[in-house]
Amino acid sequence: MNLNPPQGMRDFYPEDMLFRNYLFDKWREISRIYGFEEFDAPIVESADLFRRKSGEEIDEQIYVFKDKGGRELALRPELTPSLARLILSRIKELHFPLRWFGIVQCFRYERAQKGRKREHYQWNVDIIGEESPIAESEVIAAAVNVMTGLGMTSRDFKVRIGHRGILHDILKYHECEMKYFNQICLALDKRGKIADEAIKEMLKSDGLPESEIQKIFKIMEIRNIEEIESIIDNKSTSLNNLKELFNLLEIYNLKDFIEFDIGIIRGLAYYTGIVFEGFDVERKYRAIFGGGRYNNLLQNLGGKDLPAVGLGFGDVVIKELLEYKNMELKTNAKPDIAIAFLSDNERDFAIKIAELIRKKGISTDLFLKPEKPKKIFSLCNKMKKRFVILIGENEKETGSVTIKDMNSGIQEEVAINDIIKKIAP
RNA sequence: GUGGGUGUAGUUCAGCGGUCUAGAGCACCAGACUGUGGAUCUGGUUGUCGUCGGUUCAAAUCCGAUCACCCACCCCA
Repeated sequence: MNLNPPQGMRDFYPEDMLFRNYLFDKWREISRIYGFEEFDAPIVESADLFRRKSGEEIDEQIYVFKDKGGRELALRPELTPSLARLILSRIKELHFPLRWFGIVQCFRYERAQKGRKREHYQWNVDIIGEESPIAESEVIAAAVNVMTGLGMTSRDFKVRIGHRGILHDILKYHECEMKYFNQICLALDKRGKIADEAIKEMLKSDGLPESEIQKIFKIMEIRNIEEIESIIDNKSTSLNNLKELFNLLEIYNLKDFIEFDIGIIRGLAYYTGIVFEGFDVERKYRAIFGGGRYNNLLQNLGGKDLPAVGLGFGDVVIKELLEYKNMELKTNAKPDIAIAFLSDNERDFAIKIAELIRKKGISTDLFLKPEKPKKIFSLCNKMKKRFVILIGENEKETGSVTIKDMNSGIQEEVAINDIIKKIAP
Protein backbone atom coordinates (compact mmCIF):
# COMPACT_ATOMS: atom_id res chain seq x y z
CA MET A 1 0.00 0.00 0.00
CA ASN A 2 1.41 3.32 -1.06
CA LEU A 3 0.98 5.81 1.77
CA ASN A 4 1.86 8.86 -0.26
CA PRO A 5 -0.87 11.22 -1.38
CA PRO A 6 -1.44 11.27 -5.15
CA GLN A 7 1.29 12.94 -7.11
CA GLY A 8 1.68 16.61 -6.34
CA MET A 9 -1.16 16.56 -3.80
CA ARG A 10 -0.55 17.63 -0.26
CA ASP A 11 -1.25 16.36 3.23
CA PHE A 12 -1.72 18.87 5.98
CA TYR A 13 -0.72 17.53 9.37
CA PRO A 14 -1.80 19.57 12.40
CA GLU A 15 1.52 21.39 12.38
CA ASP A 16 0.98 22.27 8.71
CA MET A 17 -2.50 23.54 9.43
CA LEU A 18 -1.00 25.95 11.91
CA PHE A 19 0.75 27.77 9.09
CA ARG A 20 -2.11 27.40 6.66
CA ASN A 21 -4.58 28.95 9.05
CA TYR A 22 -2.13 31.66 9.95
CA LEU A 23 -1.76 32.59 6.28
CA PHE A 24 -5.49 32.34 5.54
CA ASP A 25 -6.23 34.53 8.55
CA LYS A 26 -3.80 37.12 7.23
CA TRP A 27 -5.41 37.03 3.79
CA ARG A 28 -8.89 37.41 5.27
CA GLU A 29 -7.87 40.16 7.62
CA ILE A 30 -6.29 42.26 4.88
CA SER A 31 -9.22 41.59 2.56
CA ARG A 32 -11.58 42.86 5.21
CA ILE A 33 -9.46 45.91 5.97
CA TYR A 34 -9.33 46.76 2.28
CA GLY A 35 -13.05 46.35 1.87
CA PHE A 36 -13.26 43.16 -0.13
CA GLU A 37 -16.12 40.69 0.15
CA GLU A 38 -15.52 36.96 0.18
CA PHE A 39 -17.07 34.62 -2.35
CA ASP A 40 -16.56 31.05 -3.46
CA ALA A 41 -17.63 28.78 -6.29
CA PRO A 42 -17.61 25.04 -6.87
CA ILE A 43 -14.22 23.39 -6.90
CA VAL A 44 -15.59 21.35 -9.79
CA GLU A 45 -16.88 23.20 -12.83
CA SER A 46 -17.89 22.26 -16.33
CA ALA A 47 -14.69 21.63 -18.25
CA ASP A 48 -15.79 24.02 -20.96
CA LEU A 49 -15.68 26.97 -18.60
CA PHE A 50 -11.90 26.66 -18.40
CA ARG A 51 -11.31 25.65 -21.98
CA ARG A 52 -13.11 28.56 -23.48
CA LYS A 53 -10.74 30.99 -21.95
CA SER A 54 -7.30 30.86 -23.45
CA GLY A 55 -7.02 28.45 -26.27
CA GLU A 56 -6.39 24.76 -26.35
CA GLU A 57 -3.06 24.50 -24.60
CA ILE A 58 -4.43 24.84 -21.12
CA ASP A 59 -6.47 21.74 -21.75
CA GLU A 60 -3.62 19.38 -20.93
CA GLN A 61 -3.09 20.99 -17.58
CA ILE A 62 -6.62 20.58 -16.33
CA TYR A 63 -7.86 17.65 -14.31
CA VAL A 64 -10.80 16.54 -16.40
CA PHE A 65 -13.17 13.68 -15.71
CA LYS A 66 -16.64 12.54 -16.61
CA ASP A 67 -19.44 12.32 -14.09
CA LYS A 68 -21.88 9.41 -14.17
CA GLY A 69 -24.08 11.29 -16.58
CA GLY A 70 -21.21 11.65 -19.02
CA ARG A 71 -20.75 15.39 -18.41
CA GLU A 72 -17.21 16.61 -18.67
CA LEU A 73 -16.16 18.24 -15.44
CA ALA A 74 -12.87 19.73 -14.29
CA LEU A 75 -11.12 20.61 -11.06
CA ARG A 76 -10.62 24.34 -11.24
CA PRO A 77 -7.13 25.41 -12.27
CA GLU A 78 -7.93 28.98 -11.24
CA LEU A 79 -10.79 31.02 -9.91
CA THR A 80 -11.22 33.73 -12.51
CA PRO A 81 -13.53 31.85 -14.92
CA SER A 82 -15.84 31.03 -12.03
CA LEU A 83 -15.75 34.65 -10.98
CA ALA A 84 -16.74 35.67 -14.49
CA ARG A 85 -19.59 33.18 -14.41
CA LEU A 86 -20.92 34.48 -11.10
CA ILE A 87 -20.75 38.07 -12.22
CA LEU A 88 -22.33 37.47 -15.58
CA SER A 89 -25.29 35.64 -14.10
CA ARG A 90 -26.10 38.62 -11.89
CA ILE A 91 -24.77 41.33 -14.15
CA LYS A 92 -28.02 43.35 -14.01
CA GLU A 93 -28.32 43.56 -10.25
CA LEU A 94 -24.68 43.93 -9.20
CA HIS A 95 -23.38 47.44 -8.79
CA PHE A 96 -19.86 48.16 -9.87
CA PRO A 97 -17.07 48.47 -9.04
CA LEU A 98 -17.09 45.19 -7.20
CA ARG A 99 -14.41 44.15 -4.76
CA TRP A 100 -14.40 40.43 -4.26
CA PHE A 101 -11.91 37.98 -2.88
CA GLY A 102 -11.64 34.23 -2.45
CA ILE A 103 -9.32 31.75 -0.81
CA VAL A 104 -9.57 28.69 -2.97
CA GLN A 105 -7.94 25.39 -3.74
CA CYS A 106 -6.83 25.01 -7.36
CA PHE A 107 -5.43 22.11 -9.37
CA ARG A 108 -3.11 21.85 -12.32
CA TYR A 109 -2.04 18.61 -13.91
CA GLU A 110 1.69 19.06 -14.42
CA ARG A 111 5.00 17.93 -13.00
CA ALA A 112 5.55 19.26 -9.50
CA GLN A 113 8.68 21.26 -8.74
CA LYS A 114 9.99 23.78 -6.28
CA GLY A 115 7.23 26.22 -5.44
CA ARG A 116 4.75 24.40 -7.62
CA LYS A 117 2.52 21.51 -6.81
CA ARG A 118 -0.43 20.02 -8.56
CA GLU A 119 -2.62 21.44 -5.87
CA HIS A 120 -2.39 24.74 -4.08
CA TYR A 121 -4.39 27.34 -2.25
CA GLN A 122 -4.64 30.77 -3.66
CA TRP A 123 -5.85 34.11 -2.45
CA ASN A 124 -7.70 35.85 -5.26
CA VAL A 125 -8.50 39.54 -5.13
CA ASP A 126 -10.42 41.28 -7.88
CA ILE A 127 -11.82 44.69 -8.59
CA ILE A 128 -14.38 44.53 -11.34
CA GLY A 129 -15.70 47.54 -13.21
CA GLU A 130 -13.03 50.19 -12.72
CA GLU A 131 -10.88 51.62 -15.50
CA SER A 132 -8.57 53.79 -13.44
CA PRO A 133 -5.24 52.49 -12.15
CA ILE A 134 -6.56 53.14 -8.67
CA ALA A 135 -7.95 49.64 -8.97
CA GLU A 136 -4.42 48.32 -9.48
CA SER A 137 -3.08 50.36 -6.61
CA GLU A 138 -5.75 49.07 -4.21
CA VAL A 139 -4.96 45.49 -5.11
CA ILE A 140 -1.20 45.97 -4.93
CA ALA A 141 -1.53 47.75 -1.61
CA ALA A 142 -3.52 44.82 -0.23
CA ALA A 143 -0.85 42.34 -1.38
CA VAL A 144 1.97 44.40 0.10
CA ASN A 145 0.10 44.61 3.37
CA VAL A 146 -0.23 40.87 3.53
CA MET A 147 3.51 40.60 3.03
CA THR A 148 4.32 43.14 5.73
CA GLY A 149 1.74 41.48 7.94
CA LEU A 150 3.76 38.30 7.59
CA GLY A 151 6.83 40.18 8.73
CA MET A 152 8.35 40.97 5.34
CA THR A 153 9.90 44.34 4.62
CA SER A 154 10.93 46.21 1.49
CA ARG A 155 14.35 44.66 1.98
CA ASP A 156 12.80 41.22 1.57
CA PHE A 157 10.57 41.63 -1.47
CA LYS A 158 9.60 43.97 -4.29
CA VAL A 159 6.61 44.36 -6.54
CA ARG A 160 7.76 44.60 -10.12
CA ILE A 161 5.37 46.39 -12.39
CA GLY A 162 5.21 46.33 -16.16
CA HIS A 163 2.78 47.11 -18.89
CA ARG A 164 1.98 45.10 -21.96
CA GLY A 165 0.91 48.14 -23.92
CA ILE A 166 4.11 50.00 -23.23
CA LEU A 167 6.20 47.14 -24.46
CA HIS A 168 4.12 47.27 -27.59
CA ASP A 169 4.65 51.04 -27.95
CA ILE A 170 8.38 50.78 -27.48
CA LEU A 171 8.71 48.05 -30.01
CA LYS A 172 6.70 50.12 -32.42
CA TYR A 173 8.95 53.10 -31.81
CA HIS A 174 11.97 50.95 -32.56
CA GLU A 175 10.21 49.75 -35.66
CA CYS A 176 10.42 46.20 -34.49
CA GLU A 177 8.38 43.79 -36.46
CA MET A 178 5.26 42.93 -34.55
CA LYS A 179 5.10 39.44 -35.86
CA TYR A 180 7.86 38.65 -33.40
CA PHE A 181 5.94 40.00 -30.41
CA ASN A 182 5.47 36.61 -28.78
CA GLN A 183 9.11 35.65 -29.14
CA ILE A 184 10.15 38.98 -27.73
CA CYS A 185 7.93 38.49 -24.71
CA LEU A 186 9.47 35.09 -24.21
CA ALA A 187 12.97 36.55 -24.41
CA LEU A 188 12.15 39.23 -21.84
CA ASP A 189 10.73 36.61 -19.58
CA LYS A 190 13.89 34.54 -19.82
CA ARG A 191 16.20 37.39 -18.99
CA GLY A 192 17.89 36.83 -15.67
CA LYS A 193 17.01 33.17 -15.76
CA ILE A 194 19.33 32.14 -18.55
CA ALA A 195 22.40 33.74 -20.10
CA ASP A 196 21.99 36.56 -22.60
CA GLU A 197 23.87 34.55 -25.18
CA ALA A 198 21.36 31.74 -24.88
CA ILE A 199 18.53 34.21 -25.38
CA LYS A 200 20.21 35.53 -28.51
CA GLU A 201 20.55 32.02 -29.83
CA MET A 202 16.92 31.40 -29.09
CA LEU A 203 15.79 34.49 -30.98
CA LYS A 204 18.08 33.68 -33.85
CA SER A 205 16.63 30.23 -34.23
CA ASP A 206 13.17 31.80 -34.15
CA GLY A 207 14.22 33.62 -37.28
CA LEU A 208 14.81 37.13 -35.97
CA PRO A 209 17.41 39.14 -37.85
CA GLU A 210 20.47 40.37 -35.97
CA SER A 211 19.31 43.98 -36.11
CA GLU A 212 16.06 43.14 -34.36
CA ILE A 213 17.85 41.19 -31.68
CA GLN A 214 20.07 44.15 -30.91
CA LYS A 215 17.07 46.41 -30.56
CA ILE A 216 15.45 43.99 -28.20
CA PHE A 217 18.49 43.84 -25.98
CA LYS A 218 18.55 47.61 -25.87
CA ILE A 219 14.94 47.58 -24.75
CA MET A 220 15.72 45.07 -22.05
CA GLU A 221 18.16 47.54 -20.55
CA ILE A 222 15.38 49.97 -19.73
CA ARG A 223 15.24 50.35 -15.97
CA ASN A 224 12.79 53.12 -15.23
CA ILE A 225 9.85 55.03 -16.56
CA GLU A 226 11.83 58.19 -17.25
CA GLU A 227 13.88 56.32 -19.83
CA ILE A 228 10.73 55.33 -21.61
CA GLU A 229 9.48 58.89 -21.54
CA SER A 230 12.63 59.98 -23.27
CA ILE A 231 12.10 57.34 -25.93
CA ILE A 232 8.44 57.55 -26.77
CA ASP A 233 6.17 60.56 -26.76
CA ASN A 234 3.53 61.41 -24.24
CA LYS A 235 0.69 60.26 -26.35
CA SER A 236 1.08 56.70 -25.17
CA THR A 237 -1.96 56.06 -23.02
CA SER A 238 -0.20 53.03 -21.61
CA LEU A 239 2.66 55.17 -20.39
CA ASN A 240 0.32 57.68 -18.76
CA ASN A 241 -1.50 54.82 -17.17
CA LEU A 242 1.65 53.45 -15.66
CA LYS A 243 2.82 56.86 -14.50
CA GLU A 244 -0.48 57.38 -12.77
CA LEU A 245 -0.15 54.05 -11.00
CA PHE A 246 3.30 54.93 -9.70
CA ASN A 247 1.99 58.29 -8.47
CA LEU A 248 -0.86 56.57 -6.73
CA LEU A 249 1.37 54.00 -5.07
CA GLU A 250 3.48 56.83 -3.73
CA ILE A 251 0.39 58.22 -2.03
CA TYR A 252 -0.12 54.81 -0.44
CA ASN A 253 3.44 55.13 0.84
CA LEU A 254 4.55 52.08 -1.06
CA LYS A 255 7.40 53.63 -2.98
CA ASP A 256 9.99 51.40 -1.32
CA PHE A 257 8.14 48.30 -2.40
CA ILE A 258 7.75 48.93 -6.11
CA GLU A 259 9.94 48.87 -9.18
CA PHE A 260 9.34 49.28 -12.84
CA ASP A 261 10.31 46.18 -14.80
CA ILE A 262 9.79 45.99 -18.50
CA GLY A 263 10.30 42.26 -18.30
CA ILE A 264 7.13 41.50 -16.39
CA ILE A 265 5.00 39.83 -19.00
CA ARG A 266 2.91 37.16 -17.31
CA GLY A 267 1.84 34.28 -19.42
CA LEU A 268 -1.90 34.47 -19.36
CA ALA A 269 -3.28 35.63 -22.63
CA TYR A 270 -5.98 37.69 -21.00
CA TYR A 271 -3.91 40.41 -19.40
CA THR A 272 -4.46 43.63 -21.30
CA GLY A 273 -2.55 46.36 -19.48
CA ILE A 274 -0.60 46.74 -16.29
CA VAL A 275 0.90 43.54 -14.95
CA PHE A 276 2.82 43.01 -11.72
CA GLU A 277 4.57 40.32 -9.74
CA GLY A 278 5.94 40.10 -6.21
CA PHE A 279 9.45 38.69 -5.84
CA ASP A 280 11.86 38.03 -3.03
CA VAL A 281 14.84 40.33 -3.52
CA GLU A 282 17.29 37.45 -3.74
CA ARG A 283 15.28 35.95 -6.58
CA LYS A 284 15.64 32.51 -5.08
CA TYR A 285 11.98 31.81 -5.62
CA ARG A 286 9.48 32.25 -8.35
CA ALA A 287 6.84 34.98 -8.11
CA ILE A 288 5.12 35.11 -4.73
CA PHE A 289 2.05 36.77 -6.16
CA GLY A 290 1.06 38.27 -9.45
CA GLY A 291 -1.72 39.95 -11.26
CA GLY A 292 -2.79 42.71 -13.55
CA ARG A 293 -5.52 44.16 -15.65
CA TYR A 294 -7.74 41.99 -17.79
CA ASN A 295 -10.42 44.01 -19.44
CA ASN A 296 -11.99 41.23 -21.44
CA LEU A 297 -13.07 39.15 -18.48
CA LEU A 298 -16.59 38.46 -19.64
CA GLN A 299 -15.98 38.33 -23.34
CA ASN A 300 -15.37 34.63 -23.38
CA LEU A 301 -18.65 33.94 -21.68
CA GLY A 302 -20.49 36.03 -24.20
CA GLY A 303 -20.78 39.15 -22.10
CA LYS A 304 -19.66 42.69 -22.76
CA ASP A 305 -16.24 43.94 -21.83
CA LEU A 306 -15.84 44.89 -18.25
CA PRO A 307 -12.65 46.43 -16.90
CA ALA A 308 -11.08 44.30 -14.20
CA VAL A 309 -7.96 43.95 -12.11
CA GLY A 310 -6.99 40.73 -10.40
CA LEU A 311 -4.38 39.28 -8.13
CA GLY A 312 -3.40 35.72 -7.31
CA PHE A 313 -1.30 34.88 -4.26
CA GLY A 314 -0.47 31.23 -3.69
CA ASP A 315 0.38 29.50 -0.44
CA VAL A 316 3.34 27.45 -1.68
CA VAL A 317 6.02 29.99 -2.55
CA ILE A 318 5.33 32.25 0.42
CA LYS A 319 5.64 29.26 2.73
CA GLU A 320 9.01 28.34 1.28
CA LEU A 321 10.20 31.91 1.51
CA LEU A 322 9.10 32.33 5.12
CA GLU A 323 10.71 29.03 6.04
CA TYR A 324 13.92 30.14 4.40
CA LYS A 325 13.79 33.35 6.39
CA ASN A 326 12.87 31.46 9.55
CA MET A 327 9.70 33.46 9.90
CA GLU A 328 7.06 30.87 9.32
CA LEU A 329 5.15 30.96 12.56
CA LYS A 330 5.36 31.52 16.27
CA THR A 331 1.93 30.65 17.54
CA ASN A 332 0.94 27.47 19.27
CA ALA A 333 -2.65 26.53 18.77
CA LYS A 334 -2.57 23.53 21.07
CA PRO A 335 -4.66 23.57 24.22
CA ASP A 336 -2.93 25.22 27.15
CA ILE A 337 -4.50 23.12 29.87
CA ALA A 338 -4.42 19.40 30.40
CA ILE A 339 -6.49 17.51 32.94
CA ALA A 340 -5.34 14.11 34.08
CA PHE A 341 -6.49 11.60 36.68
CA LEU A 342 -4.71 8.80 38.43
CA SER A 343 -7.36 6.10 38.55
CA ASP A 344 -10.79 5.32 37.15
CA ASN A 345 -12.34 6.42 40.42
CA GLU A 346 -11.48 10.04 39.64
CA ARG A 347 -12.51 10.00 36.00
CA ASP A 348 -16.00 11.46 36.39
CA PHE A 349 -14.72 14.16 38.70
CA ALA A 350 -12.09 15.07 36.11
CA ILE A 351 -14.73 15.30 33.39
CA LYS A 352 -16.75 17.70 35.52
CA ILE A 353 -13.71 19.88 36.10
CA ALA A 354 -12.88 19.86 32.37
CA GLU A 355 -16.39 20.92 31.44
CA LEU A 356 -16.32 23.63 34.07
CA ILE A 357 -13.21 25.12 32.48
CA ARG A 358 -14.43 24.64 28.92
CA LYS A 359 -17.63 26.52 29.73
CA LYS A 360 -15.36 29.51 30.26
CA GLY A 361 -14.03 29.13 26.73
CA ILE A 362 -10.64 27.86 27.77
CA SER A 363 -9.07 25.21 25.58
CA THR A 364 -8.72 22.08 27.63
CA ASP A 365 -7.27 18.69 26.81
CA LEU A 366 -8.67 15.85 28.93
CA PHE A 367 -6.72 12.63 29.38
CA LEU A 368 -9.03 9.81 28.36
CA LYS A 369 -7.69 7.19 30.72
CA PRO A 370 -5.78 7.14 33.99
CA GLU A 371 -2.00 7.51 33.79
CA LYS A 372 0.90 7.54 36.17
CA PRO A 373 2.09 11.00 37.21
CA LYS A 374 5.43 10.47 35.55
CA LYS A 375 3.79 9.82 32.24
CA ILE A 376 1.32 12.67 32.67
CA PHE A 377 3.98 15.29 33.25
CA SER A 378 6.30 13.89 30.69
CA LEU A 379 3.61 13.97 28.00
CA CYS A 380 2.41 17.40 29.00
CA ASN A 381 5.92 18.68 28.84
CA LYS A 382 6.27 17.39 25.29
CA MET A 383 2.96 18.88 24.31
CA LYS A 384 4.01 22.18 25.83
CA LYS A 385 1.02 22.50 28.12
CA ARG A 386 0.99 25.57 30.27
CA PHE A 387 -0.91 24.07 33.19
CA VAL A 388 -1.54 20.51 34.24
CA ILE A 389 -4.49 19.79 36.47
CA LEU A 390 -3.95 16.57 38.37
CA ILE A 391 -6.73 14.72 40.10
CA GLY A 392 -6.12 11.78 42.39
CA GLU A 393 -7.76 10.26 45.41
CA ASN A 394 -6.73 13.10 47.70
CA GLU A 395 -8.09 15.83 45.46
CA LYS A 396 -11.35 14.06 44.90
CA GLU A 397 -11.90 13.66 48.64
CA THR A 398 -11.23 17.29 49.46
CA GLY A 399 -13.07 18.53 46.35
CA SER A 400 -10.03 20.27 44.96
CA VAL A 401 -7.44 19.83 42.22
CA THR A 402 -3.69 20.07 41.97
CA ILE A 403 -2.53 22.64 39.43
CA LYS A 404 1.02 22.61 38.23
CA ASP A 405 2.50 25.50 36.31
CA MET A 406 4.75 23.77 33.79
CA ASN A 407 6.93 26.80 33.27
CA SER A 408 7.87 27.41 36.87
CA GLY A 409 7.37 23.88 38.11
CA ILE A 410 5.37 25.20 41.05
CA GLN A 411 2.23 23.37 41.97
CA GLU A 412 -0.51 23.87 44.50
CA GLU A 413 -3.82 22.47 45.57
CA VAL A 414 -6.71 24.69 44.50
CA ALA A 415 -10.37 24.60 45.47
CA ILE A 416 -12.80 24.08 42.59
CA ASN A 417 -14.11 27.63 42.77
CA ASP A 418 -10.62 29.05 42.43
CA ILE A 419 -9.50 27.07 39.38
CA ILE A 420 -10.42 29.65 36.77
CA LYS A 421 -8.77 32.40 38.75
CA LYS A 422 -5.61 30.35 38.83
CA ILE A 423 -5.34 29.40 35.18
CA ALA A 424 -6.87 32.46 33.54
CA PRO A 425 -6.13 35.41 35.75
C1' G B 1 5.78 15.64 -22.23
C1' U B 2 11.75 15.94 -21.96
C1' G B 3 16.38 15.55 -19.13
C1' G B 4 19.00 14.71 -14.44
C1' G B 5 19.17 13.11 -9.23
C1' U B 6 17.48 10.20 -5.04
C1' G B 7 14.79 5.86 -2.56
C1' U B 8 18.59 2.13 3.72
C1' A B 9 15.01 2.28 11.23
C1' G B 10 9.63 7.03 13.14
C1' U B 11 13.11 10.82 10.98
C1' U B 12 17.90 12.87 8.92
C1' C B 13 21.48 10.23 6.75
C1' A B 14 26.29 6.85 6.53
C1' G B 15 27.53 2.22 4.15
C1' C B 16 28.24 1.47 -2.66
C1' G B 17 30.75 -6.28 -4.53
C1' G B 18 32.55 -10.78 0.78
C1' U B 19 33.63 -9.05 8.70
C1' C B 20 26.46 -6.23 7.01
C1' U B 21 24.07 -11.38 11.72
C1' A B 22 23.14 -3.41 8.00
C1' G B 23 25.05 1.37 11.28
C1' A B 24 25.06 6.76 13.56
C1' G B 25 22.52 11.33 15.39
C1' C B 26 17.71 12.79 16.68
C1' A B 27 13.08 10.57 18.18
C1' C B 28 10.95 6.50 20.96
C1' C B 29 10.81 2.94 25.38
C1' A B 30 12.93 1.53 30.15
C1' G B 31 15.95 2.67 34.57
C1' A B 32 13.68 -0.87 42.45
C1' C B 33 9.06 1.20 45.28
C1' U B 34 5.73 5.61 46.85
C1' G B 35 1.46 10.70 43.24
C1' U B 36 5.63 14.53 39.41
C1' G B 37 8.12 16.52 33.35
C1' G B 38 12.34 19.19 31.25
C1' A B 39 19.42 18.52 31.64
C1' U B 40 22.99 14.57 32.03
C1' C B 41 23.98 9.41 32.37
C1' U B 42 22.96 3.91 31.55
C1' G B 43 20.49 0.22 28.89
C1' G B 44 16.98 -1.13 24.98
C1' U B 45 13.66 -1.38 20.55
C1' U B 46 12.99 -0.11 15.66
C1' G B 47 14.36 -2.16 9.08
C1' U B 48 11.05 -7.48 3.34
C1' C B 49 18.11 -1.57 2.35
C1' G B 50 11.09 1.27 -2.57
C1' U B 51 9.17 -3.12 -5.65
C1' C B 52 10.02 -7.04 -9.27
C1' G B 53 13.49 -9.53 -12.06
C1' G B 54 18.73 -10.47 -13.77
C1' U B 55 24.29 -11.15 -13.17
C1' U B 56 27.29 -13.67 -9.32
C1' C B 57 29.91 -18.70 -5.13
C1' A B 58 28.17 -14.04 -2.77
C1' A B 59 24.00 -8.18 -3.92
C1' A B 60 21.88 -2.58 0.31
C1' U B 61 26.15 -2.42 -3.01
C1' C B 62 26.45 -4.22 -10.19
C1' C B 63 22.56 -4.42 -14.40
C1' G B 64 17.36 -3.96 -16.21
C1' A B 65 12.41 -2.77 -15.47
C1' U B 66 8.85 -0.52 -12.47
C1' C B 67 6.89 2.78 -8.78
C1' A B 68 7.59 7.04 -5.76
C1' C B 69 9.86 11.59 -4.44
C1' C B 70 13.11 15.84 -5.68
C1' C B 71 15.40 19.27 -9.26
C1' A B 72 15.53 21.55 -13.99
C1' C B 73 13.13 22.29 -18.83
C1' C B 74 8.33 23.09 -21.34
C1' C B 75 4.47 26.05 -19.57
C1' C B 76 2.38 28.88 -15.99
C1' A B 77 -0.47 30.18 -10.74
